[in-house]
Amino acid sequence: MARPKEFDPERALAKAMNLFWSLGYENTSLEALMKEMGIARQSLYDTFGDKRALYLKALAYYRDQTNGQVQKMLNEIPCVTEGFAKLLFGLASETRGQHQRGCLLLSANLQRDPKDAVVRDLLRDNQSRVEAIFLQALARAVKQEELSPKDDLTALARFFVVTIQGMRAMARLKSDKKSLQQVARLALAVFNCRIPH
Amino acid sequence: MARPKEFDPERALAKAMNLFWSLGYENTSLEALMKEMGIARQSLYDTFGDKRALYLKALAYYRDQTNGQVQKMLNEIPCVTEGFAKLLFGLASETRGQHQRGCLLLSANLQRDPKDAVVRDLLRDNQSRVEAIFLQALARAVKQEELSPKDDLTALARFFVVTIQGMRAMARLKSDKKSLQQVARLALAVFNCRIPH
DNA sequence: GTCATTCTGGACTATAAAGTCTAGAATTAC
DNA sequence: GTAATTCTAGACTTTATAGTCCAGAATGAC
Repeated sequence: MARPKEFDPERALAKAMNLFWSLGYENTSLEALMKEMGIARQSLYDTFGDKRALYLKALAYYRDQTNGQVQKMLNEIPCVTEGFAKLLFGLASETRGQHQRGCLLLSANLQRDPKDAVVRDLLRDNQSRVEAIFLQALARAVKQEELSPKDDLTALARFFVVTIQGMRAMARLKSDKKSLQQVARLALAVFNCRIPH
Repeated sequence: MARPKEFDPERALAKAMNLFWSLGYENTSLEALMKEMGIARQSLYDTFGDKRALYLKALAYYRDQTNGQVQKMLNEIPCVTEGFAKLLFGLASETRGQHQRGCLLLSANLQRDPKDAVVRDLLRDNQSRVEAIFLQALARAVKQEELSPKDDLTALARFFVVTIQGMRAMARLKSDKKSLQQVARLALAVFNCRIPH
């Protein structure tokens, strides 16, 4: 070993992630990344590879961070349906400042070249993970008799994935807290009614 | 007047729109646009201005086309709630081939520079229009006693906007018809239950 | 025919951005 | 001190692509 790194790669990655999140891949220049991350060009290339590699690392980091938080919250909260409520109303409150950025992975999906299989696979994998987290929570809800065993948990999990994506997209356009709360309230109504076939 | 245009500007615009829709703004090169639209560089610049102007025209065209279709369908169908069902299940079926492109305006929102006020305003305006169309349909639903006068129509309209955006985002990632149908079915359940406060 | 306009096709320019390279200073282990 | 590594700072190259320009042919109104 010789001279150690002077910056924390994880913090730098988090900074990069935030910039990609705010601006999108194309609108984020290396110049801006260097400035935001507080490191020079060379360090960036040495540590993370090229811009695309950094972007992929940022996507993975985002995925792990957000999924970790959600999973933790859903595991710890006693009432599962309340957990989902917290999730959705949380989204509705995250409207100020930084948070009207939608979802980094959602953006990544929509701005990616359709032929870009690497990003596509990362995103699909993420969707599976989120669905799995939701499914696990919903299974506990059945066990705790919050939900009926007759409910289609897979469908519910997917419904929430879709709702969250939609809310985040809307939040990026119009950070109107009240509208988002209304939407959250309606979405949560799926817990309280029989689903028609 | 001298020599008239040999191509139909609207058809050309539709072609351009489709390409932007599939690839996104940044991934769509002038080269590709010229080829897809079937016209030469000069004609393109003469008729539409620069790339960005063409893009904005494409966004507006998309908005008018899709909103027109939706409004027409919702006006013509006797049962309004059935109209919404048709809308959502329609999205679920549009998974093959061309249609796994999500929503052009949604993509535009997520890939735009946050400082880009022109696109932002166009998108906000569109959201208002869609909400208005939905609201109008829902008002008719109340008049026809499909819905109760106590229902919060504005909230319902927004809920469907969000759901549709979410479904389209999901469709772009994973064109799984069955999943989308499940989501549609759950979303439509909001018509059949009292909403908690 | 003349004039105005549009067409094609390609050459050309301008620009922005990614990525590479260089040189020298700083830091740590030995 | 020496060797290994990382740092900064900036010059440089490369590449992609948007945008401009030009020449000549085609078309239609008059």
